[in-house]
This record gives sequence, C-alpha cells and structure tokens, in this order.
Amino acid sequence: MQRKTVQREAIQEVFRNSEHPLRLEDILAQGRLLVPTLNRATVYRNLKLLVEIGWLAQVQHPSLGTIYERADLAHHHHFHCNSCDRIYELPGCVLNAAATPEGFIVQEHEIFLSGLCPACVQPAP
Amino acid sequence: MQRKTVQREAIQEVFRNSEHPLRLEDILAQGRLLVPTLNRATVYRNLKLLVEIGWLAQVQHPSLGTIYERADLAHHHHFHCNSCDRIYELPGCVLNAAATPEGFIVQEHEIFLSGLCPACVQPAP
DNA sequence: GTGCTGATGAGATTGCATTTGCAATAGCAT
DNA sequence: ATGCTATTGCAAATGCAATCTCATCAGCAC
Repeated sequence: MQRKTVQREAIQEVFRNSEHPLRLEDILAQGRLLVPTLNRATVYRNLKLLVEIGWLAQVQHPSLGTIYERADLAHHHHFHCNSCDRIYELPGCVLNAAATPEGFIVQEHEIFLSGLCPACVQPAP
Repeated sequence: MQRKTVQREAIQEVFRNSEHPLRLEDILAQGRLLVPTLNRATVYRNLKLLVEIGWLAQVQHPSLGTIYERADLAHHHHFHCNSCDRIYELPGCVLNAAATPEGFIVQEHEIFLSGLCPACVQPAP
C-alpha cells in the first residue's frame, strides 16, 4: 500500500503554502527548503501519483510548459506575469458564452493571459 | 540573396490552400503532395524564415504543440476537434473584457477551445 | 552556358523534459 | 525489534522536437 513519506508530505506542503500554480523547478526548489535531499525524479514520481489520485491537476501552459495546481480549485484561468514570471490563478471565467462558435460543441477550454501583475505595475509616487 | 525554391513555394501553397492552422506533420504531408522529396529539415528552415519575414505566425498550442498559421489573419482563437483532430480558427474574440482581472495589465492572451466540430457532430437522420 | 552561392536532403546531433533501473533507505504492520 | 516492500536518490536512459553538418543540387546574375 501507499506509504507516507517526508518527501511527498513536503511536496504537498509546498502546494498548501502556495497561492500559485507551480512548475517543476518551483516545486523542487521550495520542496528542498523542507527536505534538502529532495530529488527531481522523486518530485516527478510524486506529482504523477498526486495527479492520479486527483489531488493535483496538470496543465499545459503554452509558454511555460507543464504546470501543476491543486485539483480542488474552482474553475479559473491563468495569468503569467511577464515581469516577475509568476503564474496567477484568476477566479471565474473570462469566456464570453455568447461568442462561442455556432455549430461547435465546446468540451474544454483553456485561457492564458499574460502581462503585468499588480505587484509589477509601478505605483505612482 | 534569397532565392525562390519549389520547396518554399510548396509550403506557402499549402498554407494558401488551407483554412486551418497546421502542425509540422501536416505541412510536411501536404507539401509532399507537391514536392515528394520535401524534407523535414527544409520545412523547419522555411517555417522559421516565413515567420521571420512575417508571413507566418507561430502559436504554441497546449495540447498540440507548435502550430503555424498565416500572419495576416484578424484576431482570432483556436478550436481543436477531439474527434477529427483538425484545428479551426474562430473569428473574433470570446474574451469577456468585463471579466478581466482587477489590477492586472493584460498584454497578450491565448484561448484554446476543444470539443467537436460541426462536421463531427452527428446530424439527426 | 558558366560560376557563384543559397538551399536542399539525409542523417546525425542537440537540448530538454521526463522516465527508468537499481541499490540503498525508510514506512509500517507484525 | 524485524521483515516486507514501497520509496528514494542517483545516474543513465528515453522520447521527441528542433537544429546542425555537409555533400550535392539548383536559382539566378552574368
């Protein structure tokens, strides 16, 4: 049966502490703060497992590659900041239902925005 | 200087004859109908060149990888049919401006829909 | 037609994300 | 504490898209 390991716990903890979807390198770096010997292969193995059991969801981002996020999130989309490189989850859906195409049946959709996040927009002095 | 070659002409012809964005394999297969010896490396070289001169645009699709389309198209998004595997260009923008996030500056956006295209939706008998 | 050189074809090569093999380690039921 | 075996770390191996090498071919100016 499946065992509880400090490595897997660390990976889950990283997600619990993060408000952002994460790339493999993010997970590895933050996980190593908890378990310094944490290995890349171990992260891949656990991500795969966590996706299989439905705890994580895997998303293919067009410019960032594979990203991971908690599977229990409400419907949302992703914003990538071109300045600080963070990924944000945008609650709700910016898809305009009225504009969905005639004759097509939409089963899934992905929306990726990019630009500047509030933290990177210079506030006026 | 740059020469006119049957290979490059064939690749451009494939795009002129297509209403869909194309993957490398599509371009290669359709191009070989015009120039049977057409080589994968040649296609890559010409795609790169056509993107550089602004004749083609390159798009990263989250599930299909790199796709190419004419650069002179109006703003649009992409629909991937899960049944016939074709990619469609959807005129207009289904992005709901009212729902764009507070405090974020959106510089680019990509919307990918998938589902069933009209040709794959069974018509009632 | 000739010569220069940009372009091609074929295969080898790279770069990168992800996976795998295996010996060593560590959960956990007993 | 002991034994079974899932899990880990490490390095090597994969898979794949994209790129490069280089000998040969083919535009095109002359």
